[in-house]
Amino acid sequence: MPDAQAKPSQTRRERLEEREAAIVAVAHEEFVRNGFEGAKMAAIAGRAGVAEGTVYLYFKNKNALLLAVIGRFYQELTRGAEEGIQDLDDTYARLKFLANHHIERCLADWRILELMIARFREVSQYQSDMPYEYNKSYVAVFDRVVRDAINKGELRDDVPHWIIRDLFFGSLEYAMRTHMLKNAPDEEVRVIVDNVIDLLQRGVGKAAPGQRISSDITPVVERLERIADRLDSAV
Amino acid sequence: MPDAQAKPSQTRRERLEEREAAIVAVAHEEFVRNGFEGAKMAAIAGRAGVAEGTVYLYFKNKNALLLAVIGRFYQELTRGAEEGIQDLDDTYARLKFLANHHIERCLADWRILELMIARFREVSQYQSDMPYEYNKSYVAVFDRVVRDAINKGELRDDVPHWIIRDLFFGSLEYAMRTHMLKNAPDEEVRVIVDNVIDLLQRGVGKAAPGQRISSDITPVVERLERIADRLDSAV
DNA sequence: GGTACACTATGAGAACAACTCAGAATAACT
DNA sequence: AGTTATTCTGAGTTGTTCTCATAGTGTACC
Repeated sequence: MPDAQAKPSQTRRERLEEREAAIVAVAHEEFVRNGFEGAKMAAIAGRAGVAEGTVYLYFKNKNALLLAVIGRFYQELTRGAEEGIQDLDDTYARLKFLANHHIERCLADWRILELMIARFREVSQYQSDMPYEYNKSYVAVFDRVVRDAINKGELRDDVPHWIIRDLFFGSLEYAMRTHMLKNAPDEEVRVIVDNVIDLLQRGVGKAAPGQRISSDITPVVERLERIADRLDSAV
Repeated sequence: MPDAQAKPSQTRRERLEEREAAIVAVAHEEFVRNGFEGAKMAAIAGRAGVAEGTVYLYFKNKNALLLAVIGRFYQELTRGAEEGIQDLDDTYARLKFLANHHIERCLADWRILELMIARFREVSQYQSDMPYEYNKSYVAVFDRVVRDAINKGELRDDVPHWIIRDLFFGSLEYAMRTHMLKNAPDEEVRVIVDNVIDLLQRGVGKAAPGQRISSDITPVVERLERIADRLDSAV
């Protein structure tokens, strides 16, 4: 029973790709429903209409199958981010879009994200795994926005790039987890985005000259203190 | 061969606890060396000097064993945090200590932290697992510091508590991962802490009314005024 | 001091799931 | 139609967690 309805107008390669896509799609569902260990290869094969051994012709092992699912997720995520910022000029509008897009996509596929975090974040093997590459191209979108902003003088250039990046994505990830734990309504996403962007702006945003803040006044304070010292000892 | 050298002055309960501790200690090493799946129950039992079945008298399953290891880690982490802030009054000194302590402990037991992230962060079952409780008491230390700071008017009260918390721990976790990936030297921890605290200060720090900044100018002004008074009365 | 009893330990093997592989089926090409 | 290359199959192998019937050990009571 070869099944797979060899549709007339299909080349062999097309059939293979269709089958691969079918397996990935079923795997996605099973992983979401049952987690990594709970998803059985037998069930995936069965629901995809192939024998168990066949799955192993397409994917080396269960891990590789999960990787394929995650790869699909990342591709959409990156594409969405790139397209979204194209129409935006303002730095904070861009960052806001990225935060919003990130949260929405991640919450929509939350279970997959959890699986990625669970299985592909060990530092020791991270760099050799494919999610590292996926993540690199995704993060590159954010990095470009930040670099532009620094060049335009809108963000401080005395904070290491990677700190800004970790601040952004770290805060968002934790906020997302809190959001899920609280089972909060979708509207709350705006609260998260607004707050994180606001904090980013206050934290690494550079005030326009003439309205200088924080670090710029410190020397003045120190100078006043030296003056006070002299007056103190004089009087 | 009952072994376990029934030392004369040991009550039965003591021997059990010692044995449990031995199993946990070996498990810790094995998990660190080989990861969760790589650590075999047979190896753990063997190295702890008990039969495989015996381990299951002390821990329901492999998961519970990892949980015990993580529990030990969290207890030390929480204790260290609580003791550390006792001697500190200043809000930012406290936060700085907490950040530093968090990073140092987590980096020291990084592999265990990874395993916790990998296996006990699924939102769906998180609340029923013990790490949730551990984490709750740990985070409570931070929360108290923040609440105090808000009451003292040193932090803004218009940012939700949980956002501040997620900002803090999220940024730190991501920065730690970057740190590990870069294989950065220990000194870099200071860079992380300084930057994150600085960003927190700028982001949620409250400037005294009429003054948008964080480094406080008021004391100097008051001091100068007192000097001016003395000069006035002297002349 | 001996005997009953509850507690603790053991390790062979049951259960289970990922993965393999020799052989069957199918498509492609001549 | 025949030949070859490709794809598929599923019963079986392997490896690991966890169980459980049996055996051992310390404690308490007579």
